[in-house]
Amino acid sequence: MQISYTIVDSALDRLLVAATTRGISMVSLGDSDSYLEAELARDYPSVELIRDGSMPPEWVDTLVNYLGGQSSNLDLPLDVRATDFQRQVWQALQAIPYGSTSTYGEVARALGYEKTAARAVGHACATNPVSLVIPCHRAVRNDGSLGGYRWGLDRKRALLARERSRSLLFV
DNA sequence: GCCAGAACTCTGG
DNA sequence: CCAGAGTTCTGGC
Repeated sequence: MQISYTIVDSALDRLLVAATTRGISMVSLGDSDSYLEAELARDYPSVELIRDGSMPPEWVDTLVNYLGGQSSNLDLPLDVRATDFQRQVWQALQAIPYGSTSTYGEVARALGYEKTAARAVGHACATNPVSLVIPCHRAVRNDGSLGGYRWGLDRKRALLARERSRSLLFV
C-alpha cells in the first residue's frame, strides 16, 4: 500500500496532506516539514510514503483556500482507519457549523450517550488524523475553556478566531 | 495477554 | 473537591 503526501505553505504554518487513491488519510499542521513527515511515518509505519506523489490537486487547493478564508466548507473523500465510535464522533463534529463551537458533552449527548461519554469523545477527537476536515478544534469544554488540541492550543485558538471573524462575511 | 491508568470531559454528591 | 461514567491506547507485569 502506498500513500502520497505533499507539504505546502498555508495561512497557518506548514500544511501536510496525505492521501491514498481513495481519499485523504491525514491532514496536519506543523512548524517544520521534518516534524510533519515524522508524524506521518509514525502513524503509517508499514506504508510506502511518496513525497509529492500523484494526488488530485483540488484536494490540496480546497484545504489551502479553507485556511486562507476563501471557502467555508470542506467536502473531501476520506480514507481513514477508525473504529465505529470514532466515526460517529467525527460525523457529529462535522455537523458543527463554521464559526461556532460545541462541547464534548453535547457531542456525547447527540450520539445518545447521555453525556457520560464526554471523556471518550475527547479521546476520539484526540486521535483524529484529519484536522480541518474533521473540525475537532470546534469542540471545547463545557466551562468555556478550550480544553486541549492535538496540534497545539495556540493553533486551536487561532483557527477558532479566524473562523469566527470570517463567519460574519459568509452570512 | 491482562490489568491499571491516562487521554482535548462532565455531573452529582 | 472527589469519584465515576464510555472508549481506546500504552506500559508494566
